[in-house]
Amino acid sequence: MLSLKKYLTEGLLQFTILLSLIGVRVDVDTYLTSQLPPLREIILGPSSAYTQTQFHNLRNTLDGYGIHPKSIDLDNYFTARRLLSQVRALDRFQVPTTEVNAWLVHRDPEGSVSGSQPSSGLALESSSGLQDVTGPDNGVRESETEQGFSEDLEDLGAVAPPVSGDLTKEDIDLGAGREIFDYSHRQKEQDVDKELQDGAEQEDPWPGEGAEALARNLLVDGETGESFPAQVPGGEDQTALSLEECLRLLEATCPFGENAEFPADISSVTEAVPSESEPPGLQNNLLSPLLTGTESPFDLEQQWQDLMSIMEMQAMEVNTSTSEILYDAPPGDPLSTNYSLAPNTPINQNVSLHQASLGGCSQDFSLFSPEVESLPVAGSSTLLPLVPSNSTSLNSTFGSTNLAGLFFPPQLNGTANDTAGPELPDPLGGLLDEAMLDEISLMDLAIEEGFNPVQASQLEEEFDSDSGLSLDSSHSPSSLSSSEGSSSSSSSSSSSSSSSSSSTSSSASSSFSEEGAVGYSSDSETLDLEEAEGAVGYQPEYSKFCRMSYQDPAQLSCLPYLEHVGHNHTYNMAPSALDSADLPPPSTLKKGSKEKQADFLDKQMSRDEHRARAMKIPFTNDKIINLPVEEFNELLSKYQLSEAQLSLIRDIRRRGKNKMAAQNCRKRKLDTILNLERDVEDLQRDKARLLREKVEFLRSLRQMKQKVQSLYQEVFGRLRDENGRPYSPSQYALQYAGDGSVLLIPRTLADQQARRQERKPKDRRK
DNA sequence: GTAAGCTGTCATCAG
DNA sequence: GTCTGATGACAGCTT
Repeated sequence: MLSLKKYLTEGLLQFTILLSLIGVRVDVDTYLTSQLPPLREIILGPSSAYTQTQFHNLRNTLDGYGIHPKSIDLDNYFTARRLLSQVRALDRFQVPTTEVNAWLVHRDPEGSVSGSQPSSGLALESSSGLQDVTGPDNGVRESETEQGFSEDLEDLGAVAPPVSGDLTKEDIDLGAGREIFDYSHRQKEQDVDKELQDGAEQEDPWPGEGAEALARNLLVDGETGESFPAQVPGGEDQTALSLEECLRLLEATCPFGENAEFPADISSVTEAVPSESEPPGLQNNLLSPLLTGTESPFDLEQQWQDLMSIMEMQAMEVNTSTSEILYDAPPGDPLSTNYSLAPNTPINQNVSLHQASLGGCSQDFSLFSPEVESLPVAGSSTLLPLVPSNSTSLNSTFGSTNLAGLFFPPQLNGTANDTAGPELPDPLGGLLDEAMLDEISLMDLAIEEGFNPVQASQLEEEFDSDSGLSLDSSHSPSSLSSSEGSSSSSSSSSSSSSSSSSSTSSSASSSFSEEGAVGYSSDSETLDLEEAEGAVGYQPEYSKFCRMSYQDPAQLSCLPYLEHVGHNHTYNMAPSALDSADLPPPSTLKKGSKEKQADFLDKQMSRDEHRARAMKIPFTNDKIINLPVEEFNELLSKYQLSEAQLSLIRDIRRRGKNKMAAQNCRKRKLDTILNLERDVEDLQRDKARLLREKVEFLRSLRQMKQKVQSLYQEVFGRLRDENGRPYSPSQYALQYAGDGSVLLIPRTLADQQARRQERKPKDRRK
């Protein structure tokens, strides 16, 4: 039965660790950081608010350690850290909305605005916006110039020509069908998105115009001509700030120094990325052959669960305000509630509109902002709910943010287009969504900067080396000290005198300081001179919660309030049983703290101590308890003791041994819990680190993909048939051969090959 | 007055 | 068989 209980007790803890490892939310931190005193106190000990003074151990506190879980100073420390983090968080949110303004450019119909207005570097939306996007001052422009398309692109009018069967070079380069540029076509998408828009547009500062003009007003600054989103007060600004905050945090987290190259890459992507609204043919020709965008829902869910576990873990250490803003979402939707912005926020609406027309561009257009160019996913994360309304919540959440979706949004969205172009297996198919992973990075950043109770315990570890899962207390410092104390006690014990009348306040104090190590009844027998020789055995140093380092009596003497502290476990002792003769007169109590301590310690005599006195046991309880068996028997043989005395002595020894054993047992139990908690924390930290690394790899992979995509577009765009006309992307596609060569093959053939390659990974998964 | 925590003690088991 | 340590359970005490 006992083994079963032990098994259950330890099993629960181990099960907790396992659950945390497999991603199931088992957040010890939740209980540690939340206001749940029971478990927190089990593990970390009672908070200062709940802490009960160690009345049994006067010297239990302020033993020299800087921060103790029970210390009030620790609370102050946490408070200071929390406030500091909040202040920092406030500073982070003081972000201009420049980038966000650019997000709304795409809503401008016909691109009239972006074409005429000074480019903000983000006028991606308009039909010519793809070219306008890369303003002269933008690194993207440089990349386009390098590709030799910039001039042609700039020549595009603000209003896209109607759709024609023939694709122009610009169309190919843009990577989007002309339908995208058709206002009527995009107007439909806007209508859909308008449903998502709430009072943001209703609060349009330029009312009175038509819906179209309204949209323009939302996008164009009347003074500067710069495209910008409607400045709606209230939560919209907050959302915008939260978006930028997210971007900045991600930027800080991003380990890549890719800023220099990214704009160029992005420009390529902008050209290449197709839109959902594109006709299949146009879309296909722009689809990277490397990307399939097929991602099984199972993997997504699995990854989502992983993220849930880790993000929840980290979220608890993140500034609350930050998390609230980052994941501000209306209740009810589990996904959106936790990991996406509110769909009805203006930014989302705008972005959604943008994405509806140029989904691919929207994924990364945030990169055009110098401040956030290294943080593309952050922007994409905000696009989670922005996928066209015909997408499911889950699909929109994942699809729009998925890297594969960046190139192949249709396949991940409800508007998936079966006529996707030449595709290669998406190497990211089984990987986590980048948006979410970046959020992980964000959270990791917070967790790294933050401070949590576990870290506090780790601080303690620096002072308390008694760690590890080992239950062998004999290896602990305390045990060492105990053994040392025991040996010294046995060797130095001289049985100097009876403890009855020799106990004075000074002697008690001296013994108090000399012993240091604490053993059985050390708190109650210090009155005896011979007991001052060294209480031995167990050193009740509850490493984490109940440190009982009494080596510094000065500290105790400096803590007069401790005089009134103390359990009285002399349960069965009548007041008269206490040796009043040992007690100094009340008047002497005022002479000094030492005397007071002595008086207090007199009262702390244990029951067995009083019994021993009553039975006139000629040696101390310390000896009775701590002497080795041989010495103990030898000691007994030296005296003529009655049977009652012998029985009492044996009882004292037994109880004393058991008392120390119980203390050791409890100490081990607490240490075990602490170590398990520490292990869980370490494992969670490792998990978070691995996920961060995964995010980094994904970023790197995406960069490579973008480069490949850019090259693909460039090569394909330069191809000419025998008549000097460019090949239609709907009819031809480039295929990478195994030997590194690139072949121009019919689209149908490329599609077939792509499907074959797409099936292979699926089969492998099965 | 009650709940919770701490400590001592007992009983029991195992080495 | 004895001793010792470990541990669950309980009681007493204090806050």
